[in-house]
Amino acid sequence: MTVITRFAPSPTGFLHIGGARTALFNWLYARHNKGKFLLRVEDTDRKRSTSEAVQAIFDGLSWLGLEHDGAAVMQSEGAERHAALAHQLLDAGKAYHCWCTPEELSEMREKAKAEGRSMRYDGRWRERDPGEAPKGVAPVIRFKAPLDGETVIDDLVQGPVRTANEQLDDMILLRSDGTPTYMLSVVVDDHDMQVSHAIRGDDHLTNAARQTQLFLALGWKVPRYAHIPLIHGSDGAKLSKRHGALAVGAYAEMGILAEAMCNYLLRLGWSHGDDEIISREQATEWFDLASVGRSPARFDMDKLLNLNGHYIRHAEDSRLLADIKPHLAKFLGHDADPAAFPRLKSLLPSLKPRANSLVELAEKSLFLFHQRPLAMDKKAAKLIHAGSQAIIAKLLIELEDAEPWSIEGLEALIRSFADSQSLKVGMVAQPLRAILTGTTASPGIFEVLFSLGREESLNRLRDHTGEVPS
RNA sequence: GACCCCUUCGUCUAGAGGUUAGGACACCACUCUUUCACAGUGGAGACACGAGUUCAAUUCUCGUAGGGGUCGCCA
Repeated sequence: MTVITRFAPSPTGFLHIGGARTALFNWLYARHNKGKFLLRVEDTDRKRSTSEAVQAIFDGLSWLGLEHDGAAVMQSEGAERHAALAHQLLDAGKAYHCWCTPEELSEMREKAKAEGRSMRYDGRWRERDPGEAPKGVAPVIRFKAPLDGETVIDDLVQGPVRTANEQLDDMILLRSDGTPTYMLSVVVDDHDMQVSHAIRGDDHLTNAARQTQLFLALGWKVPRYAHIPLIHGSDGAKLSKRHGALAVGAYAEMGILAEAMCNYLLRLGWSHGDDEIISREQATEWFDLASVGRSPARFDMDKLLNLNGHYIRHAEDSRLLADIKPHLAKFLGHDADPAAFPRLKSLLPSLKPRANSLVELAEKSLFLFHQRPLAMDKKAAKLIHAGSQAIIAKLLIELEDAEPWSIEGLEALIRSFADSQSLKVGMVAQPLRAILTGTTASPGIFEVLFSLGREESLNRLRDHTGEVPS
């Protein structure tokens, strides 16, 4: 049997990390089993679905690198078939009309709640004569669910989950306007798309029982279910905008690399011994549902950032150079000067271990792009005084004829200069750093000098020794 | 409220009927060092509680507590 999984988001919002992880798991499971990963947009609720959200889902998936097989299915396009099946069930006596108004139903729920009973539909039209139907009320079609016995789902993550059928009420299949509900549509589409494994959030666990009943009533094979625990916020509560229920695009804006995001999401709920850094290839080879945990996990930005730092350190320079541009522009307020890019290119190896995100990488690269004279932050300014000015002035003269202008050459020159002045290297390097970068923290000073180049370095130094640049 | 699911360091997790309960992030210290990082070494830090089964339970069973989910003409 070929494995067919699907990711079935509803386009009523953006693709957040919970959905992203669900998509990842489905993708991985399909790829691991050399099966297919399908995408279905559950836009049954036309009122709340937006094309922007559909686009955001596509964009999010493509950023994560989770390409689906075949064309994406828009669930609303199957509405006619879904409705036809509802009528088929009606004809077969497995469904019935219900003339309850929304008001009547909410009254029913209120009453049940007040009396401490469960708030299910009480099946009042199940056996009632349609002749008693009120005039002017369009009926819905409800599923005639079994009244006794139990429905068992052998969940691939949760294990066997038994639900007494009396806990499940007669769900609506077709709305009064004749459109199918989600409950009907998923079942029909999962069947039509030959989905073999439905991997989705825990919040669908109770739905699985109802859907199983529907599959059975239709005489179809029930797919295997795998309900993965939800991701919670850092405070243990449901994910909110405050801590992670952001569109995956927001993470891209925060300078998170897609592979770091995937690695992080993968380890949230799934494990392979003590492995932490797991490549896409490795994940595809190792992924299984048996190793998916059953308890909800909290979202931890620190760990994501740490992982991101690892991927940045190991990323190709050329790729980083391209990815960093928008972030640089954001800081600068305009596009970064292309003429200064060679500086960034040469300093990148030293910058990489110092950043956990592209934003941080851009921020730490900023001094390479700043126009002279550079502004200094407070700590840096403190390093500049008469004593250090004198040291820099002397060093400046040596730097003018430094040969070669290479990292090694500069290191040798500065070390012997410090030696000749009976100074510790730090006494020279720190003021130098303050002047060259405007800050007290930067990559090694020899690298900085080298990347800036002789001319720019000397000019920045002259800005501080009072000498007019030539 | 009813039903369902969950519970190992602060967080993500490994683990097995007998282990010094392992790793990662975060935290602290040290090493490296021109600053900041990276890297390395070390440290502190957990089996929710109560019964039961067993020679032995953190691991199996049942309760309790806590957390989460579902109960829409939403998906």
